[in-house]
Amino acid sequence: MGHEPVTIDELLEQLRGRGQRATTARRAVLEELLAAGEGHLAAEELARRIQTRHPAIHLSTIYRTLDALTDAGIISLARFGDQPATYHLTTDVHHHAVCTACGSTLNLDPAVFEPVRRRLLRDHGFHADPHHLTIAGLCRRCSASG
Amino acid sequence: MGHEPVTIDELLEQLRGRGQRATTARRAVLEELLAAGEGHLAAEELARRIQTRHPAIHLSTIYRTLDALTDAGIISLARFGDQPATYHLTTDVHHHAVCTACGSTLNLDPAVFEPVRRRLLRDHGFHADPHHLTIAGLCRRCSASG
DNA sequence: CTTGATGCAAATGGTTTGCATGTTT
DNA sequence: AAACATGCAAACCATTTGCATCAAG
Repeated sequence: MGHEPVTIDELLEQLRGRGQRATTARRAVLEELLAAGEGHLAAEELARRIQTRHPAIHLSTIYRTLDALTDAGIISLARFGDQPATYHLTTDVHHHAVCTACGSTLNLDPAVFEPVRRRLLRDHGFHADPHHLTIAGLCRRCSASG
Repeated sequence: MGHEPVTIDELLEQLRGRGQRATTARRAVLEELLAAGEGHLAAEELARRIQTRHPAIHLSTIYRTLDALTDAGIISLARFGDQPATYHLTTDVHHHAVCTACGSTLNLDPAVFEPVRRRLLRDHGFHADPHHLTIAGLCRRCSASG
């Protein structure tokens, strides 16, 4: 479901296909996102992690890298509430349920949304992007304690 | 005339119930959001419209008002892409499909999401908020021209 | 060697906040 | 009168950008 087998080199190759370059910074960003698995990382957190190994890589470079990778469709942006933008590999297809109380997130089986996706297409001609769906609400724990 | 679903005065009464006050600014914000119908308004746009009638109302007051109304559950926040936060009346229940190319939005029948909502509850104990769902994708026009 | 990528610092833009003052209850 | 709300200006913070330098192809 979620993960197809992808290597960093394959992803960097995609970038080269668009006339862009495979640099240390870009490799590092992809490595961290791959290591994060289903997690979502914001630019600052990504920078913090990367800088333990590559102290020279600047935060602004992370931002530019995230832009480039997003434009290439290699990574996807997910926004939770008014927190900073987070990113994950596009190959990691899933949807998000975010608890508005504690901020925890749940990753959902994409199949659940198939009926919705089909209906959007049929009724409105709208092509839903399969990677960007977010539902807000209360997780089990917070709705119990609230 | 049937039963109006909400009046401004009822909404302001809700605020008073929380120990807060019914002021010109708050009334003006609610008036604009009501007038906007299904539209979503950002703080700046809201300020622009309100200031034609109440030039003294400051943008920072709009922000504080939006916070207060959101905390009271009277209005809801919807974020589209990396554009500024937008708000709409909570009573206006609908979901959003947003075109990532042209920014146009589509309001969707909440019934479409019922199966998803039920499944989230049953499988994950997650109580989905019915007002905050956003799907990204390409609208009919942009997917045709793209 | 050519062009894209980076580091740095400075700018941006939406949003928040401290404080003195005005308004609602 | 007591709290809350507001205007204003300044602070904030995530993100972007101009420019000189560096590195990938």
